[in-house]
Amino acid sequence: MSEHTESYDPLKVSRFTYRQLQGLRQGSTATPLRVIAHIDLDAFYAQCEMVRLGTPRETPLAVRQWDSLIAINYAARPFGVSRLINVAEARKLCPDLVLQHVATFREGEGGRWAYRDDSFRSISTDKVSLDPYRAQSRKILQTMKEALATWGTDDTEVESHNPKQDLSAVLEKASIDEVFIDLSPLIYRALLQRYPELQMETQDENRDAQLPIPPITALQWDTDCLVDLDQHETEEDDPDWDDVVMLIGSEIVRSVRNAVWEKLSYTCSAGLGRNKMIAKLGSACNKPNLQTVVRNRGVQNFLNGYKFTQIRMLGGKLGDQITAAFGTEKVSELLNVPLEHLRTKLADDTASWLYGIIRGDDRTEVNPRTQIKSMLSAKSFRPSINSVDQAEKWLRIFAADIYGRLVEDGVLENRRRPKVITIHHRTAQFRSRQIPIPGSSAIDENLLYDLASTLLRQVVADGKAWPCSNLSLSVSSFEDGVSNNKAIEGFLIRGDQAKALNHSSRPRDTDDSPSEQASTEKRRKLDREGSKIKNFFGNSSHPEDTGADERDSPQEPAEMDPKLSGIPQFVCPRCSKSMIEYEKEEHDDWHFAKDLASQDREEAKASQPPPPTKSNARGTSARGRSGRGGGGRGKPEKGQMRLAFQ
DNA sequence: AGATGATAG
DNA sequence: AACTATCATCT
Repeated sequence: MSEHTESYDPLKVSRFTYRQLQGLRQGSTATPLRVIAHIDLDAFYAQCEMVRLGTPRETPLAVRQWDSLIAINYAARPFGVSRLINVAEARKLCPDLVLQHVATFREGEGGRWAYRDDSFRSISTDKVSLDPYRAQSRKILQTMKEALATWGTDDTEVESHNPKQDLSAVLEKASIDEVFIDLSPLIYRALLQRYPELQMETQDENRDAQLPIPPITALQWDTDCLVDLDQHETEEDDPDWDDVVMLIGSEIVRSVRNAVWEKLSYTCSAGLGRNKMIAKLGSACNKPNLQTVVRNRGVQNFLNGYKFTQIRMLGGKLGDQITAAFGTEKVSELLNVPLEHLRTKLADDTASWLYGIIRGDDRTEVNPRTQIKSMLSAKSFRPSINSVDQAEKWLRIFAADIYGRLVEDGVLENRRRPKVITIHHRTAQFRSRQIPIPGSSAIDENLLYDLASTLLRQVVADGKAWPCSNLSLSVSSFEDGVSNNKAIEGFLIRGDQAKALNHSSRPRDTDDSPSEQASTEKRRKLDREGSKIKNFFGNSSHPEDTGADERDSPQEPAEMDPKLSGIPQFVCPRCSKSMIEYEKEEHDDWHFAKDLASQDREEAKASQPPPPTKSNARGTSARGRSGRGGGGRGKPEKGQMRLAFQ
């Protein structure tokens, strides 16, 4: 441990090099200066209902699905309300608990979901809809993106050193309520602005030279929760750049979280670390509404406290096998097992991956993915169903559900369409059948239904279709039929589909909204972008007047104006970023620069072991019942104790 | 390409 | 306990 220095000593140098600094700009997954954030909405479904219903934060609230609870807000948790108990028990523990049932589709009600007073009694006619939550998720994601895009550009009149380079954060939607963000490019930009001495003088300077030491001796961590340092580290040591980047990262994340709160009234928790694994574990450390920073100097101490089964990919059978093979689930104990020993019990790939991961080494990329890859609509049948007739009723609902989501996710605009439709069906075992979706016709509800129905008949023809305890329909293999040069044709396709949407959907039916639907305000046409969102919920997410409404205004498809609809949209085939025509050239330049940079990256990356290959899990006692017998989380079945690796 | 599993939230 | 989603792996 070095002695505490009160003043900045310009003769000291950093542990880090110019090359490692450059890694930030180039998306290197190996640089120790990388900063990844994981942001997780607090009790997401519960917050959605709190926002929709306007209940105060102190009011305990739970979201119910039939007789179970699927989300419990933080106000309710001190009462002991948890996901493991049922509605009656929850009421007993917390008499003032607000219990809101999820929205549902109902048989024979036009394929529209709604919040219904009696849905908890209607498990046999209703199907859960998560659409309201998906809609909120999209808004939150959008807000985060905007916050990231404007961070550091509003207050200071900045001129970037390389105006062509767009240094923006990569954002990966990990689930409906979680995102990963690679903050490295943004932080790189901020570093150069704040510390001009970091700039390399000339091109041919030695990139492996060490950086100057940061001109600071103490960092202000504000409201962040800091993870304790490793054994041989001390807070008295002067910070190096890996500490500084975390500090900047935490500033950015704070501003993102603040934007989500200010604009949409959602709280979230965040973790910051040098990779996805660390960030993910970190975000769960201090909930709700706090952010946790894991500095490099604290990584091992941080991980030592965990069971490795809590690390991503180790929560299932692989984790069980490892536990069995080495007789421990503690990271701290597995740390004592040398790589060679790991190799004797695990496949080489898996062993190296595991060896690295428990030491905090994870070089998984943050995948710039926002778009959904498949959509599934499913229903479990309490008493099983026994006829094609019954099944087809549900297929109608599934088709309506999926079609609505296709529209809402802007599938029509982006001319993205699924290529495959699959039916899943469970009697004794699970079975599934899939067929291509003909590329010729526009996708509408009826087409989906007809295909589903065909599949169902195939399943039935295969025999042993009844009784059926679970049925679902999914679409997948989305292809983005994008091309900037076909804007006009694209428009025509859109137009057709928009009409199809208008006419083909099932009779817009009899009397309106089943029960308590929020008032309908149907204005607001083509302004989905930066509009102040006053009405968080309700209307804008209801299929009846939603997505479609916000975007394509299906009420008046004939009047669609290609210019107003922002037609000359170009979507980069490489990164799916959408932009308008004149931005394309600059964007291509950016890719070009990035490609050059990736050479560097390859060198650095060479040593990263691949993630565990699932060459295992096979071999022994094939399938068999799901063995739900033994309580506790999935303990390995007898037949599976043997490792398939060796 | 189609069917099935593993994992996770 | 549902219900979604994604990825990998076998055929």
